[in-house]
Parts: sequence; C-alpha cells; structure tokens
Amino acid sequence: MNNVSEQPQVTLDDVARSAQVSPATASRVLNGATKVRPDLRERVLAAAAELAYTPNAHAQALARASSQTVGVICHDIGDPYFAGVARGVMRAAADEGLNVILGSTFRDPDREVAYVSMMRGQRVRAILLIGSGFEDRAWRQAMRREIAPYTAAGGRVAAVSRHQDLRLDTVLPENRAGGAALAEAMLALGHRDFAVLTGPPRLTTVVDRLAGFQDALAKAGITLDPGHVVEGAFTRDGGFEAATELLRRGLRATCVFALTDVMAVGALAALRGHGLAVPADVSLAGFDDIPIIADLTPPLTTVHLPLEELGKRVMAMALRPASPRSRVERVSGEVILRESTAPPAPRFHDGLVPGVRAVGAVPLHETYTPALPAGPHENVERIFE
Amino acid sequence: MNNVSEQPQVTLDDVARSAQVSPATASRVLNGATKVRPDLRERVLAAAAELAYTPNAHAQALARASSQTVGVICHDIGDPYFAGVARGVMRAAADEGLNVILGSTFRDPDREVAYVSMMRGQRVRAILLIGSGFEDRAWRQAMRREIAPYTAAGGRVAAVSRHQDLRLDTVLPENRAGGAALAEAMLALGHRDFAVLTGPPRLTTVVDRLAGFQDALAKAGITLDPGHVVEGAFTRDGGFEAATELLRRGLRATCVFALTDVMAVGALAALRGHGLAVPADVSLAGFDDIPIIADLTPPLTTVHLPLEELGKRVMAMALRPASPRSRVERVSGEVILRESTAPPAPRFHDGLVPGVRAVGAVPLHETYTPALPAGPHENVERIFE
DNA sequence: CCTTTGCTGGAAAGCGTTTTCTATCTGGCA
DNA sequence: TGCCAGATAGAAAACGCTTTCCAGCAAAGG
Repeated sequence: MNNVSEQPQVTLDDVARSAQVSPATASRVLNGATKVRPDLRERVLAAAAELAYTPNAHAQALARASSQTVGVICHDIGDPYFAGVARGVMRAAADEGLNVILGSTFRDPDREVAYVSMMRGQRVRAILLIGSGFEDRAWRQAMRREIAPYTAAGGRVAAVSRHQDLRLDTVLPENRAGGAALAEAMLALGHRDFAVLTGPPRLTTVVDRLAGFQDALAKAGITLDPGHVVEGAFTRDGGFEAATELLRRGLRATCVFALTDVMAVGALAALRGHGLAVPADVSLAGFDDIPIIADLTPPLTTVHLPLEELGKRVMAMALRPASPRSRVERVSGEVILRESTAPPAPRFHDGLVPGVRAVGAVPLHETYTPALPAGPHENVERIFE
Repeated sequence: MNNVSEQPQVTLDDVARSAQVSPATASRVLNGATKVRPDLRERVLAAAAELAYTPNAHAQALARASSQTVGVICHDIGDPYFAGVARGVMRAAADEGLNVILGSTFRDPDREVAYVSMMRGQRVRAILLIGSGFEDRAWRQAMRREIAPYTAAGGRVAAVSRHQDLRLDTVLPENRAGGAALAEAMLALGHRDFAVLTGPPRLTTVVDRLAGFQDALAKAGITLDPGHVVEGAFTRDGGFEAATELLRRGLRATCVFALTDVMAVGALAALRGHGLAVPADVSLAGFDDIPIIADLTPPLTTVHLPLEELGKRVMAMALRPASPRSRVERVSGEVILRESTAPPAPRFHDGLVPGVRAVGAVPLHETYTPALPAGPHENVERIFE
C-alpha cells in the first residue's frame, strides 16, 4: 500500500549493538542512575546520536509503569475561555516536563466520558477536567464509574469549575459569589430591572452564576422577571440569539447580564443591531474576562477570572499526591467595571433611586469587589473540606 | 509516600482468569477479528465490565507497533488563530477516533524541536505543525534531523503555513497573495500611503504577507517607507506597542496593515488611545479573520482564512499515505472589507486620486477578491509539486 | 598473599498486549 | 466407520524498554 520503504525504528538494542555494550548498559547511560565507565558511556552516546535514537515512550511507560503524560478535557478549545485556561495548563506542563493529551468534547457529555476512558488507558498521570460539569444523573454515574478505578489505581483527577458531586480536587471560581458581586455592582449603579442571558441549565456554571445573581437581587428586594431570563448556547451566536429573543419579547431591563463574556459579545452585536446603544440605552455585563473584551467598544464590564492561573493551579493540584478528602481551592472573581455598564438612563428610573447619576461618578475601569474575601496579593483562598 | 492504598491496575490477564479463558481469547473477544464461542465471549465481556478493565494503551501500542495518537504543535494555544485551527484538528481527530497530544511552544524554536522529538518517542501516527516556521538555519537543521528519521520510519508530518524548506506536506494559506489582495483593495479605496505592523521577521508568515503587500504596492508604483514598517510581537500587546511606536515616529500613512488580526486588535486600541478615529482618520486592516474581529467597533477589514477548515485539512493530509513528492494544498485568503477601512480622508489626498469617495460607495461587509483563483464553492486549490 | 568488600557490566525477568503457531475438536464426506 | 478440512482455544513469542539479580573484577584490608 505504501510504496515508501519504511526503515524499522531504531531500538535500544540497535544502539547497544552499535556501541558494543549490553542493552542494560545502554539504558543506564541514557537515563540511568548508576555509574557507567566513561568510555562505554561515550560509545553509547555517540551511537545513539549517530542512529538518531529516540526511546519508545510506550515501552518506557510499560516498563516503568508510569507515564509522563497528563490528560486535559475541555468543552471547546476554540473558545477563548478554554483556550486561556489551556494556555496555563500548557505552560505548567512544559515546566514540569509533562506531555498533554487534549480532549475537546464539543459539549457532548458522552464524549467526555469516552475521553476519560481513553486517558485512563493511556495511563496518564492525571486527568484535568476544565469547564463546567453536567447536571445529569446518568452522566455523573458514568463519570464516576470511570474515575473511581482510575483514582483507585493511583490516578489523579482535578477539575476547574465543577460540580461537587464527583468529589474531585477542584479549582473553583466563585461563580455564585461572582454573580452576586456583579449584581451588587449593578445595583450600586442604580439598576433595578435586569435581564439575564443564560446557558444550558445542565451546566453547573449556569446554575451558580445565575443563583448568585438572583440572590443578590433578592437581597435588594428585586426578583428577576422569568421572561427576562433567556437561554442560549454558551457561544457568541448563542448570546446573539438570546439577546435577539430578549428584544423580541420587549426588553424593559436597563441592564443585561450575559453569563459568559463570549455570549456577551454576541449580545452586544444584537443590541447594537437593534439600534440600542450600550451603555446609554442598556448596560451589558459578562463573566470570565476573556482577553478580547477589554478591546471591544464599549469595553465590557465583567467578572474577572485569572484564566491562565486557573490552568496552572489545576495542574499543580493534580500533581500533588491525593488526600483523603477532596481539596477545593476557591478563586474569587473580581468585578471589573468598564464602559459597557453605566447608571440607567433617567427614563428608566422608577423614582425610588434618586441621584443615581452621582453614583456614575465611580470611575470606570476601576476594580470593584464587594463582599468578596480576597487576599492582599492574590485572589485565592484555600479551603479543605 | 502516598498513604492511599493503590490497587494494582486490572490487566487482561485478570480478565482472562476471571472469565476462565486464556489471555489470547480475552484479547480476541475485546478487539479481535476471529470468532470466539458465544459463551466464552459472554464471560469475557462480563468479566471486563465487572473489573472495569481498560486496556493499557502503551502495551497495545507496543504490541501493535502503532498508535492511535497524533501530535499537534502550535505556538500558543491561547491565541485565537491557533485555537481556531486546533478546534478543526480536534474535530477531525474525534471523527477519526484519534487522540491528540498538544504542544504549545510559546514561540520558542527549541521547544518546538523538543516537542517533535517527544512525539517521535510517543510513536504518534502523525505530527501536525501549526503556524509559521522560523527563518533560522540552525533550527531548520535541528528540525530536519528530527523529522527525517521519523518519516523514514513511516511517520507522517504535515504543516499549516510553513516554509517549504522542510519539504513537508503543507496546507498553505496564500499569505503572499493575501497580502497583495489586501493591498489592492486598499489601493482601490484610494490609499497611497501605508504603514505595516509586522511580526518577528524570522517567521515565514511575516515575510510572505509583507512581501505580497509590497509587491502589490510596487505594481502601483508605491514603495513602503521603511519608517512605516514597525515590528512587534505577534500578540495583541505587540500590535499595541508597534502602533504606538508608529505614532511616535509620526504617522503619515492613511492605512495601517497589521500582519495578524491579533496585532490589529492592539493597534486599534493604540490608535484610538491617541485620539485617532478608525477609519475616519486612518484605516486599519488585519489578516486571518479570527472570530472576534467582526464584533469589534469598527469591525475589522481582514483577509479571511478558514481556520477550522485549515485544521481539518491538515489532519486529512497527514492521514493520507506519504507520497514521494511533498504535497501542497493552497488555501486562498479572501479580503473581507468591513468598516475599519474607508477611503482616506480628503486631507491626506495627494490630488492624484480624485473622486475616491465614490469608491467608498462599495458596500461594506462585502467580499472582495481581486486576482485570486477561487473555486465556486470552496476557496481551495490543490497543487502537487 | 589471600580474602572480603565494593563496583560495574551483562543476563534475564518482567511490564501488558497482540499475534503467530500449534493442538484439539468438530463436522463433513468418502 | 475412518479421515481430512475447517474452525477455534491456548501456548508462547514478540514488542522495546527497565531493573533486579548475578558474576566478575579491582581495590582494600588482614
């Protein structure tokens, strides 16, 4: 079939033969702890270079019963959120001399389970689950069935932003607190009427961010009009469609909260397409702080998450030996007020919030972190439960 | 060290023993072509499920002397360009049932070579090089030294957007033609004075895009003022800095071409920061058509590349058996005129281009493909050299 | 000068699969 | 009824490496 004549791979035996030593010695030279006579060592090294020898990683993994590989599973590597976290993971992997097997599930739960199984087969040192889990009983069970034997055999699993049901070591963005903080910030701006663009309700991230947002509103005595909560896909187009639907229903809100920045980007386009100015006519806020949104016009208010840091952190977590109790590192979000949010236009005021314009004097681009426990230098808090 | 008692991995022998058959039979049941007596088959399947058996992929790879893995090397997975291509690769990999080992070089040539070596060790079926190569003699030699024995042993290597020196199967965006087409489009708008924000001159992409751009200008009798060519990193901040430097030098150009969209994003911020309106004061164009730029204000004119398609295509290429001559699939770019480019403001006119405003009547958002061979349905042309 | 200790190199036993190869057993046909 | 072909299960070799276990040798000590 293949007319190109294939030379056989050069093996350690070839190197050993060429250097006139035993395979054992060759192995020791190449990665051994024990001493080898200098001249033999020389010969082996020379032979290896000469033959362009590369050890068969599979054979090594088999013989050593351990691998230098970690698995990473995300929903969509094309999404800036995951790309950002993945960048952190790649950086950490490079530092640790680890290889990364990447899985992109395209948001298919079955594919996620399949990836775990596959990585289990690869005997990866650790599996990193990036992104929200699914609120799905069958899925959770399937995952558990894969994960249990893996961890029992010494495998490590760590997650970013996961539901607690799987009891994994987790780097947990404070989605709930972040949603609440954002709501408080918007309330402080004077908004009283909100709309939310949500994602698939099966995702824990959706549930948490929305809940936090609603909590804070409730504390202010405000309930979210169910008609003002529109679901869309966690994509730019999903945001666009959700915002369009919102407008179709007749938007009364003065502030729209898109559960992710990616959705917010689409929403911005939709709002603008309908002749609404942001923030003059309506404020818009997102969540995640993906790199691009500071360069939009207007720059988007959001809840900042240190994406790359999340990736590094989850890797570090996975590399620590397992502990009997699952660890959780909470990473707090930070509301970043940019120009996409402003006090509501006077015509929306209900009279209960006089002088709101004054609040608008809060400088834009400034960090606003109400009610969030944040350390002086890093916004991370460790909790062992 | 690890106080968690580790159960040993369950092996095929365990399954066989539990099913009271030979390992050979168990293997045949699990993935064999030959027939096995139904009751034995049942027992094996039951045992495997019972024990949560997962075959050791390393042992399989060793025994089968082949792996189900491909390697992908890109500069920075956090960059929207690579993330987009990687998404296509992941999709294709999923379709083919292949696993992906990802390498992110962070633009370090040495790391790239190291990744190839590592993937060679993993005996990946194919290595996909995404992104520009380096114009560096030592690097090229090192790469060749890694690639030659790999391909000699039947490994496949394919690249997106590479220099031809390595003689790889390549999916080649028409960087040169794209640069030229963009120049032509800008000339048609009436621009006569240009500036270019380039990236590291070691990258072939930089060389090609710039050359194409200059070619087209030369044809129109225009030479690029060397002071109007500013180098920056291929990142948002690189674009920002390069544009800032350009402004510091005193920008006379009416049109700025950033060699990548990512740089253009930074440039846009810099221009705006200096009080310049785009496109009223200066036009701005990029290259790649990463997803976000259509949502910027103004939406960015660019040369569209089908990123995800690039990824799928390079995978397909790598999966085809090698041919004696290296294949090249050229993918033409497509100039997308959006609102970031407009005819130059009258004050910049040199009097030689009267009536330029009329040209501005060309509707925005429209596709403009001068002098590019594009098929009716896909903008791809196959060339075997 | 002989024995013991300490190194170092080689032989060989795995690591967990797949895949010949061989043996056995069944059924079919003469 | 006897023999052969066909099919199927098991034994064993192989995949390429690491690592224990030995053996041999040199140096050191008695």
